[in-house]
Amino acid sequence: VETTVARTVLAARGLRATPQRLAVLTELMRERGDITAQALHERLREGGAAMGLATVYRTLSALVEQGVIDTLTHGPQLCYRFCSPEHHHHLTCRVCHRVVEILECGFGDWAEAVGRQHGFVDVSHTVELLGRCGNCREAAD
Amino acid sequence: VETTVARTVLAARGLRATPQRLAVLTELMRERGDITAQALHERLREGGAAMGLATVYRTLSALVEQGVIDTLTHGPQLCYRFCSPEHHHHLTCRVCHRVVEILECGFGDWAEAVGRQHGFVDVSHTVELLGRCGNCREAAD
DNA sequence: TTTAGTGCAAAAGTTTTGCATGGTC
DNA sequence: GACCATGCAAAACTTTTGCACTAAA
Repeated sequence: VETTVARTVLAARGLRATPQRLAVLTELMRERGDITAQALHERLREGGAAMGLATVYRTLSALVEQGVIDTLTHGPQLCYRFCSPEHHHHLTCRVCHRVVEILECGFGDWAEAVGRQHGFVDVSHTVELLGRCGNCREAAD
Repeated sequence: VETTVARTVLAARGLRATPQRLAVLTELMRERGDITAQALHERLREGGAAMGLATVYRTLSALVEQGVIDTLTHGPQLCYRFCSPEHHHHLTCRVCHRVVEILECGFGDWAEAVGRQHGFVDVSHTVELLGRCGNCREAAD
């Protein structure tokens, strides 16, 4: 099963492979969109995995800290997503929350230059694209 | 005083000019960075303006809805800022939270194209730049 | 067998809401 | 005078923490 991959990821970051963490991580790897901590917890419980909400939060924090997952922040509450470790941006569907990773990025130099013009250094950038995906376009009234 | 400007802005959006709303708006116009609802409330009370926290929240919601202020979302909690009504991006100092509006933007076409490649339509984009501003660079250890 | 992780329940925070009162247009 | 906005307090949520217990390595 794909639990093996999750196990490897955890081991590589020095995190113990508990059933709860494996459940969180495999669910995030399966998910095509982003998801809140609460929704993830609910889904895992419905799927039969017994785990406390606090554990979900603690696991997500650990995974973010290790760079295994990203946090997305369009709506009012924080969402999480398993992403590639490389620099990338997100294209998210407004309707169904499906996320596509965009690896193409030519903004680094622009960001540096704009920052310099205003006396800023160490300028990092994030780009969020929001649209309506193919499925949701067709599903419209 | 500059209250006049605030009064005009409120009138233009069909919002009644109460003392509380004028206080919120003038404070936001004065602020060089972004600020949370709680911090704004505290500052207004310290400044002698008597107002409830709920009113601050309600006023901020109304102003966001009318496009008078922007919400920024880097940290864990939502921040607000009085911004120009035109399309722009934000360059924020990691340390002191000073914000510079960046009106220059050449991403519209790129965003559309990237969206189209993945079957998305109506693609909007936001760019957030985070860096360290001149003052905070010098203030470093 | 040592150390880290989990569950539960309580706590800490933030934001929203109901309702009587007061102010704006 | 009609209607909107405010204050207060309670409620609804989200996230964090303390502590005894359990499990991974």
